[in-house]
Amino acid sequence: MNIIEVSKVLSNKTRVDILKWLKDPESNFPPHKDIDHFDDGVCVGYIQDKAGLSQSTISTFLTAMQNASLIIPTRHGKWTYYKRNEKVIESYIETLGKDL
Amino acid sequence: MNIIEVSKVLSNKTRVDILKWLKDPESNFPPHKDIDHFDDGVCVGYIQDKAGLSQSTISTFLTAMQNASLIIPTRHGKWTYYKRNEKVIESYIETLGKDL
DNA sequence: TAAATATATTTAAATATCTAGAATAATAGA
DNA sequence: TCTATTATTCTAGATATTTAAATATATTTA
Repeated sequence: MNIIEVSKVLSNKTRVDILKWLKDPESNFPPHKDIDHFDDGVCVGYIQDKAGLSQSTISTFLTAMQNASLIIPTRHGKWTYYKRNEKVIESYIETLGKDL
Repeated sequence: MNIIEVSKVLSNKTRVDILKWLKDPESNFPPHKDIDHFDDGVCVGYIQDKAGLSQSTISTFLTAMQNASLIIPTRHGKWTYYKRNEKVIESYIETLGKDL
């Protein structure tokens, strides 16, 4: 877990919003058509619609968040689902509490 | 306390270093010539020397950190001393723990 | 009062990052 | 094969970062 890299992710409102939305997918996204749960998170298209940014920007954001280990991708057929990596999120906050 | 603004400060290694250095000025800076304590923090010149960046960059950094309420300035004669704003730092970490 | 020092601010230039849009690639389903 | 979803690449314009140099301001010292 890299403090600078994670902080960079958190320095953009959309990226923070995405993390928050993924905390409660039931409230923030419509149900998926193929699955009746959000155990692996939310597909990219829904995140893109909700954020209102371009496909390439959202994909870049998600890749950056994944590189920072803040989210975990899972492939479901044609879709890539993203869910939060709670361990890393906790670890970031805990590390700040100790080191900062 | 603004999460995005604070995260932006923390997305740069030098700025994080400055916050860490200010946590223990005795270990990280030489004593000031006019005062024998660090109760109000450390003067800009010492921070600049330690960081090895230009005067205007350090001044800009400190202003951004002050705008984010992460540090508190105190004037002592010709010098401006900066110390950490522990309340805001704690508040940021606490807010992340709740909201993120 | 004048000169020197510490810091802040401004400006210009170089470099880096952000974001969109378009195009293409990769993967999977029909 | 054709289509849908996501990832990647490229270009381009907008914004941010960082430096250097210059100027401004406040304070101390001579």
